Amino acid sequence: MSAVTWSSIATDGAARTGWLETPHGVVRTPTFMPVGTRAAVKAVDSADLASVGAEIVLANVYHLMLKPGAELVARIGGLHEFMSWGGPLLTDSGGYQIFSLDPEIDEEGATFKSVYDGSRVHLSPEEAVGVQARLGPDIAMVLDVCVGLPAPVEEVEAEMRRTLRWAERCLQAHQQDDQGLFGIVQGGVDSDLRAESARETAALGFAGFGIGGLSVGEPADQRNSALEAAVRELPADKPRYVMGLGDTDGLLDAIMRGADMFDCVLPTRLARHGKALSSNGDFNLNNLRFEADDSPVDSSCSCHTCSTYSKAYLRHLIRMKELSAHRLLSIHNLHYTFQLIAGAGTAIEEGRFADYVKEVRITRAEGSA
RNA sequence: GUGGCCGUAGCUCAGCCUGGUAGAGCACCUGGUUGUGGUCCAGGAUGUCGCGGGUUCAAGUCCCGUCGGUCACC
Repeated sequence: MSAVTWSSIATDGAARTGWLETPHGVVRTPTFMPVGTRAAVKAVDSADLASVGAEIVLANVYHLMLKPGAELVARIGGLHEFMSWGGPLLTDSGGYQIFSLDPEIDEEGATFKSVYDGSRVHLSPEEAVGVQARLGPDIAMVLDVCVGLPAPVEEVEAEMRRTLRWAERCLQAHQQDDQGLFGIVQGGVDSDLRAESARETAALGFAGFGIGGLSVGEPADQRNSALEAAVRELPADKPRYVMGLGDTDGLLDAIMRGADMFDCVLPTRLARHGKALSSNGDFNLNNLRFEADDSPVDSSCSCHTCSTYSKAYLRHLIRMKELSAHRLLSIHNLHYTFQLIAGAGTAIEEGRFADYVKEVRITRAEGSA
């Protein structure tokens, strides 16, 4: 019996809703995981996360192994204790940093430059598993190689194969029976490579599957077909996690194709830059037209920010670079994202997911027109 | 009163010596950001060059006057 399991509640076409069971609690899927790279979701705290509807939070191996270090977190009692988050946690392995920080990669592992002092840091598949054993999240990810798109198909194929070899090594090294390990599907936007990667990764037998290497510059239709190709080869009774995806259209597209879990910096990063997500279409609160707008960011939103503050006030906070602007807009953007996802779950259960998607898109388009 | 310095974009200023399509930074107005470096990038709008006169083909720039600010000295 794996530490992490998933069971279906209902399906509607390819879309599905279910329960993800972890050592630290049960999560309703589809779900969104706010990104707390350094054991902190920027600008908000664990009480804020609970208030916006977060059930599972993400943190990052590469960043935490540098500061404060996995040993220190372990000594304090693990990541849950350290960050005072009692619910489920997932840690990303550092695979994305292989993509974004341009390290040297060989078959053994990757060598990065520390973002803190420039020193060389080594990370192998086994080390990534070891760090995650000490951090103690409910779900650990294998170390994968994510390729930026567009890229030559030879490169995409080579790194997909390397990811498979590394996945086997991660599985070998993984000893934690109180922690689920997820494999990661790669293969760019090539359907054959995606299918092969999914099939081979599934055959290794993980508790769940990340679908990585998407939302890295490819058009939406290519992303969607790559996702379909991967999902076709993945077991129906295991969770599917589309890594790094978090815009409204992308989430709906992916849920429609059978994805269960997501994470993305977008809601919180946009918040720090003054951009608001809204059921009536997203907008930039910096815009002059909100200078004297005394209405809330989203009149149909029940979050702390929308029930307390006006657009005019939030715009003022943003322009004055008040720190509270980051928190208040992050709370709203996260709440918006959870509302969207929860609405999708309910719609799937009631067998009206297609109508839900249509409704969300029409309301957003009309509002921004 | 005398002498020096200053007056150019909303702000701080460069350009003046050596005349040749008025500039920078910030601010302002937009857009971008997807397994996070609270950034960064891209685009845009903005002028009575204090005012008046003179020289010149041509003056923000040179000359004369004048107004305002500022400092020093009487």
